[in-house]
Amino acid sequence: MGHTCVTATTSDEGAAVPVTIRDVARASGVHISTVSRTFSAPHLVNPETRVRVLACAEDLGYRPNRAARALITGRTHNIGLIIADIANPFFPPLIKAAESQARHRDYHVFVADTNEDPTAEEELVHALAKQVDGVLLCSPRMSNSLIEQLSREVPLVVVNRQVTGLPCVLMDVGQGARSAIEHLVGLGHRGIALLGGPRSSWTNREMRRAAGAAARAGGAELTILGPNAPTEVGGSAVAEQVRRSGVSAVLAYNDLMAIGLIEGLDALGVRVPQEVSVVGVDDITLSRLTRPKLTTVATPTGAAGRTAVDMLLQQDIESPRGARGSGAGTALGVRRTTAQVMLQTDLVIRDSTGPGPYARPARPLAAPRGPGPHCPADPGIPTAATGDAVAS
Amino acid sequence: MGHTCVTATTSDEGAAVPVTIRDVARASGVHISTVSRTFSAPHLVNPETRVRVLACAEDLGYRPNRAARALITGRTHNIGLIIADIANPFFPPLIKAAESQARHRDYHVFVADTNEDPTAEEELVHALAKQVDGVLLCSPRMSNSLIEQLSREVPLVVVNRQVTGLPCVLMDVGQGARSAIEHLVGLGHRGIALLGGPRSSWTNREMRRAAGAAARAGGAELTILGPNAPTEVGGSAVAEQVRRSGVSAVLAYNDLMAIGLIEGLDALGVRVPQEVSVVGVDDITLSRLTRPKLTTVATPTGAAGRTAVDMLLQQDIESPRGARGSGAGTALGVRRTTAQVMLQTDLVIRDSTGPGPYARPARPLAAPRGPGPHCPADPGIPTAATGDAVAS
DNA sequence: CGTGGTCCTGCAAAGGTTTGCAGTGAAGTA
DNA sequence: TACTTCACTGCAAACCTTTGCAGGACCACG
Repeated sequence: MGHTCVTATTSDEGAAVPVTIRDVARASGVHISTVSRTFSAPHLVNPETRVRVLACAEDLGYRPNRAARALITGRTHNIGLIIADIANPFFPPLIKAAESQARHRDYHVFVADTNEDPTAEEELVHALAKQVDGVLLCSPRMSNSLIEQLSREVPLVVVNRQVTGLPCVLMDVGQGARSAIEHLVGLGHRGIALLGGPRSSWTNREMRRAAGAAARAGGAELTILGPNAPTEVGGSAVAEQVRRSGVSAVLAYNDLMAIGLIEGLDALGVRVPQEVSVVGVDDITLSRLTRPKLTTVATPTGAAGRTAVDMLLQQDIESPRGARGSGAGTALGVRRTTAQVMLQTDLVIRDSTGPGPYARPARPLAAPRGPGPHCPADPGIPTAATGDAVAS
Repeated sequence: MGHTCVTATTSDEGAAVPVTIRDVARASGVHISTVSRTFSAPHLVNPETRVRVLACAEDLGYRPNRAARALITGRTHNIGLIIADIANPFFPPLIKAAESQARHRDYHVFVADTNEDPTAEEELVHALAKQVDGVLLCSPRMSNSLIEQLSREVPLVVVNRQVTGLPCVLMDVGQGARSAIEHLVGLGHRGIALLGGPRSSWTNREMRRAAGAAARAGGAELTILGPNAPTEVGGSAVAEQVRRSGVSAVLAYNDLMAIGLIEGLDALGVRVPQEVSVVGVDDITLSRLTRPKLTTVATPTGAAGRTAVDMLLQQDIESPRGARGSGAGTALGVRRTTAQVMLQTDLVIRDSTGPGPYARPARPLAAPRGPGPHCPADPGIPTAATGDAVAS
């Protein structure tokens, strides 16, 4: 990690003269309010004046100070996006989808990474609170009660966590886990391990619940290993434990762990899927690139990002904070409609799962291929604010 | 992607009473300035008063409005981080390093993704300008002149691009490319292709230059293929072209492309490294997980993030924008010291490179293993602001 | 010529905070 | 006692913008 300083110079150009609305007003010989209107309500100002002001602004390189504007309008046109671990490939598609959706509504997205640290999460919400119009909390690690408390400070939408009273975007990992277990049982596995993720993860709890039930129903025994760090090293670290446990199949909390586990098993000389089958969750792009290609539960990450932004903007537009008529203010009587949306998941069968010890030898390849067993019809996209529950 | 709306309720709690410094002042029976001081200069207020104010603030759930504070102090304690493509695993380590470094200095980092779009880059700089104290521009795709122009709006540090007059953090990809080519030549390859990256990438130009020179010096012929998208699909898309070109080795713009290429070649029945050797650049974690494991030029991503933050904060602290004594202001006469730091790279040899057609059969395994041929001693970390060029 | 209307612009307050300056009371000193 | 010093607190301006209100110019109509 050596490094070399190539050049170092000192210069005095470019030290940012902050040009304000007042400078533009002076330059174009009008009042500041006219300048302001030129930008925020152009139809209210004489076309002639407008072009003059615009020219001066251009000349001086004027840019409205968004912080000052936000102070008075109460809207920043920014969205905060708090992410547990930006290095997890699960998130980028979500981030990109959220960004593109936000851009269409003329919003910018600021992403912050918490390193799976609940304290950092809380601090970031505070830091973002007054600089954004709302925050998307993705896979939070803090407590529900803290989330509820923070939601009084800034509009919140929660992704991958169920918090009553708050708008949530959830992925049906319960169904995903069920499909995965059923797939494994169908392949002839009876001893199955579940590699748990972070203790405070909603997804983790949901998976345990559903996987346990599915295993019981299928006559298999489910061993729970964990909690673990939801990363490759978290996965490879339990390889030895998996081998000792004697199971023939594993469902991992996410793809990263699954891939790490496969690596770890490989190092121990355990072959996948011949000796142990492995299923992940998320269907990150990486899952198609490793060998063997990973069987996994695909989660609709992009849709989650889009939906979350929609929900945030919807609730946000209804109740602009910092309403002009202050005093006792709009506090009471503002009704907020909070919807919870559940997104479906799909089992994607690739090469990391194979027949288990109880497979019927006649047709070992008759295992269900293609999308998972449960594929209810798409009920269409209900707008989050309608308030009507859509059955399916 | 079907989804289901589980619940939808409306409630009236929690609609955020914005509690201001004035409320706290009223509650604790002091002037707002005292409340302000309680937070920003505690030693100036009577301990008794202080605890009372703090208690009231706690009670009411008061949080200083950072936007308002920034308006007057001119400092937000935020750093913007603009990234070409957040889905590229090259960036997360950089982001994390920048974040942790920033956190130590009591700064927050807001990340924004541009999707490799120069227009989005510019817009984001504007959007961030007044909400952060400085911006890290990582692998920018816009023109140098535009970058210089934007740097008058907000302090900028550029990563992976050389812009005269601006602080830059560079990785010595030139040396990396040279090492890679020498490695390939040493293995007996004489027909080598370079998979180019984005046209406007500084790294790309640097690699072409250095790789060309190294190939000439080694008596090999370098074919340039590109530009291409710096992603897996960008890499797999040129697999056919690579095969037709008849080269026996390829140096790719980055690991993602290298991995994609290997995938693509695999699909065409071309084996790596038996028929074609492939080298990437970046050493993303993924490179260790694919089969074959990727030979690649490791770039010091974390160090880059840390260094960039240091340089930004250093230049930033010297000249706090929005200085109180306004008027004609501090504009002229402020000297800014701009350093350019070059970080070294290392060739990491793994399994995607092997002997080429001109290999001496006697000792095909005598190829240089371990760190690349050029490893100058680490000159230590020069502080970016010393202004003294450090030779090496 | 008076009235009403439209269009444009200026005035000033507001938003939440920081901070230089001045004022208060008490303690310390001569 | 009178004067200085000190610790603390209040006052008000400032940061940059938006926006309700009102005033002025101009036109058309009766």
